[in-house]
Amino acid sequence: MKNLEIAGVFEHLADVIEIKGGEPFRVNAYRRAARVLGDLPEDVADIATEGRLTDIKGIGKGTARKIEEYLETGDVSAYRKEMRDVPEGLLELLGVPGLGPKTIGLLWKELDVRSIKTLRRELRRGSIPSLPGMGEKKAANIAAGVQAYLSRSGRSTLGSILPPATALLEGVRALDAVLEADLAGSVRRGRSTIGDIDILASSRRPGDVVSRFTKLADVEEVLASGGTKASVRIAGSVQVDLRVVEPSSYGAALLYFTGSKDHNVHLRGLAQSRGARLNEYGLTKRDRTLASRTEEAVYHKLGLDFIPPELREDRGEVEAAAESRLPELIEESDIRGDLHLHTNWSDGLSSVEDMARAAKARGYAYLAITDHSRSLGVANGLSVERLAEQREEIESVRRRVRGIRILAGTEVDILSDGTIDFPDEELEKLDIVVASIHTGFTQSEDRITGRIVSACENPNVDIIAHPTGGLLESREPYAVDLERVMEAAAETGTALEINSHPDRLDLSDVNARRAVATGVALAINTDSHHTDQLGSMGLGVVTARRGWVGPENVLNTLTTARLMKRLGRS
DNA sequence: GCCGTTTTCGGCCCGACTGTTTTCAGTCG
Repeated sequence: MKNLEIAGVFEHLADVIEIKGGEPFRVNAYRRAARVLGDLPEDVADIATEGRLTDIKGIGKGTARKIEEYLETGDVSAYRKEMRDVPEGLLELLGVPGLGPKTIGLLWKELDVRSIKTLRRELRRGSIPSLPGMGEKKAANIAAGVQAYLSRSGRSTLGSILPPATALLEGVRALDAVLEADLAGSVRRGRSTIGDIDILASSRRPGDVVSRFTKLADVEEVLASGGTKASVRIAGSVQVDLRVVEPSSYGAALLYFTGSKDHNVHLRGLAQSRGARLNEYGLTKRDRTLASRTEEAVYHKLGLDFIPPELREDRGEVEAAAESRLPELIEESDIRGDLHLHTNWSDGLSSVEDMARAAKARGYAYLAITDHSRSLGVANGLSVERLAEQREEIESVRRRVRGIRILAGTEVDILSDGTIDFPDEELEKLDIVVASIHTGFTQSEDRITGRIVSACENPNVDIIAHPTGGLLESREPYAVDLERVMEAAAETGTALEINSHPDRLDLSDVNARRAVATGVALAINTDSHHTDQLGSMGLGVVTARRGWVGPENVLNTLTTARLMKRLGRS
């Protein structure tokens, strides 16, 4: 699937036009096209073949032609033409905080800056302050930006950012001038990776709140601080933005500060078409405020149903809200059990009994013990004999821990040659079988896809775990044709997992949405290796919500009886 | 370059903060 590749070309095209000082609306159009392509749940090549490219909002005739050109030749001549006189390294400079297209264009033309390297040269020479519109402070700012860029650690995972974000939110809520405060931005939308933490607060004395915020113990560096907002850096070099508004505009501000940017732009366009204006202070029409206190009121006055934060990505949610056809999203309370858990029989740290008691304490009706299979030596995978012994232990724990159904299962390896690590007669003895890939990551797309498809076709396999094998910010997924996998899963009734482990969140939001659209059932599991990790279920649920997933799409929302029936065991 | 329950041409989201300026441009979200 070339969607992301082509999106990258348009992103670069937008960058280069921007640096050259081209028409901003053209830049925007290419950026939008890039984003839309990146979010597309279908293979763009298929859409092109069917001549439906211009049906996609944001893709017009010009962009469609360029997409077709790329699919045919692997190149876009317009992009090549724009890049002819532009040094490649110049585009990278857009990643430097505080450095935008205008400044980059200026540095390029006046000082022949063409990369991070030549920029640092000019910073050392001290030639930047003498340029028009520049000064000592700007030069120092750029130098700091270059440092931050070179030492950047990429985005943080949602799971790693939630604890410090929540702690900081509590710190803000504890300030006496603060009336209300909430997390906003991509944290509130539940994106799997986070660039920075956004916090909104309401107060009648915004200036006080801002100045006290910048003095909180967690704050390591103040990047900017004004009368209503501040940016700081906390430990781990995570940036935190605080915005403070009057209580009367809290809803409009929360909406604005939650984003996404594209969602906001869409809403503002909608407001405009109704002769109104939307900003962080409210929805207004001819100086009259129509709504501002709550998000619900703003959506309502725009003629929309309330849109949950997880859906606010401009992926069709505004149109759906206008026609009252937003899906009813799954909630964590819908989850009745966890179907992928490890114990100290393989590479987990907790016992079967501890896991059962912890799951029961969470109010679950069932849990599945699914330790690794024999070939996964590094994880102390179970032999056929030990698997049988484990079933005996599970039987004895069932007698001690009542009120929760303990399923005996396995996370069986789909081996490199495509076979399943346990013979069918062993799998048949189990209540549930989770299958997954842990080896042969570098195989061709065709082979890996074939391995997973054949696992789906095994009638004993109930769930495919972490279907793409990716780790957020650290390991690319293996090459897999998810379209073929989803078709096989739909046909065979095999569920695909949304793995809630903080480093995985696999399937992703977009892929979960594709799965639902293809008629595939999902399972949201934690893959816990310790009782402490059962709580990451919330991350998987948020990811599912971002994928427009409802409770009816998820296996482990079923009652115990229905689940057992569905698994073909009773 | 894209788009259309006001439009096939004329629009295209909006405001805070900073630093360079004597009223604004650039950047960011």
